[in-house]
Amino acid sequence: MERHRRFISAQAKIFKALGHPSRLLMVDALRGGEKCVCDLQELVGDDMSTVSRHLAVLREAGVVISQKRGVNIYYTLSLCCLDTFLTCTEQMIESRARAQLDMLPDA
Amino acid sequence: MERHRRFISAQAKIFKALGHPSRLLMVDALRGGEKCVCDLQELVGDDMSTVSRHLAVLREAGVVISQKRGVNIYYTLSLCCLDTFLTCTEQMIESRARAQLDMLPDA
DNA sequence: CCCTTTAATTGCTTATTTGCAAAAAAAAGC
DNA sequence: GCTTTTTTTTGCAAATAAGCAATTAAAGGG
Repeated sequence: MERHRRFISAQAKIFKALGHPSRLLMVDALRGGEKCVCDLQELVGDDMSTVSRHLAVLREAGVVISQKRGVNIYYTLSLCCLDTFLTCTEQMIESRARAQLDMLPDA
Repeated sequence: MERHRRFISAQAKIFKALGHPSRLLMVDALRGGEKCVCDLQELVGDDMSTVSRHLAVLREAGVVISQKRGVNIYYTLSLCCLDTFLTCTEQMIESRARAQLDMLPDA
């Protein structure tokens, strides 16, 4: 029972890490393969310190792993099962948007 | 491009909703079928107003739907693809816990 | 060695979230 | 029409998260 709660907490930590637009954008980009921090920084457009902190959150949740090579640090997705879920939620959001147009956050 | 960002934001909202232990615990319970608010309140043990607010977050993210029947309001999971992902992250967390015992939050 | 580049950390401010308590809604039963 | 039961909403106070700027770290390249 208590064991279950700890599992739930660890899982919640993963969800929480993914629950921020900038972080999810980076994670989504990593589906296409590893990227260095500079790439990710360019992608989200935030201050480098902000990006770095977001990456730390993802790292601590176990969503990504980092690896230093040469001058850069490369990030890779380490959450194998994410791809299916992301594809699925994408489709779901799309179909909901069709059903009721106010589902998508307004532009 | 901008369309993509909006998708990401909508997805992030789902993740964010799932990114809290109490909310995830309730969602996990709903995998076994619908539950009334009172059941969920007993499950998480928080104040009823707190539970209600958590449920509102899940509702607004489109994770659950509610339905009034008789005296109670019943909540149902409306995020079809969640089950596979939860099972997968469970297994992942378990294997990580075996690999390095400090992965799980300490008891 | 110093200098440059890349990334992480720290300090600090602002914004958001959480959670309880109290009040308001909504519906059912008497 | 009250009263009771179930759930939501509102009003705060405390805890967390976000984001920029400045500093520190690490690792190559002259």
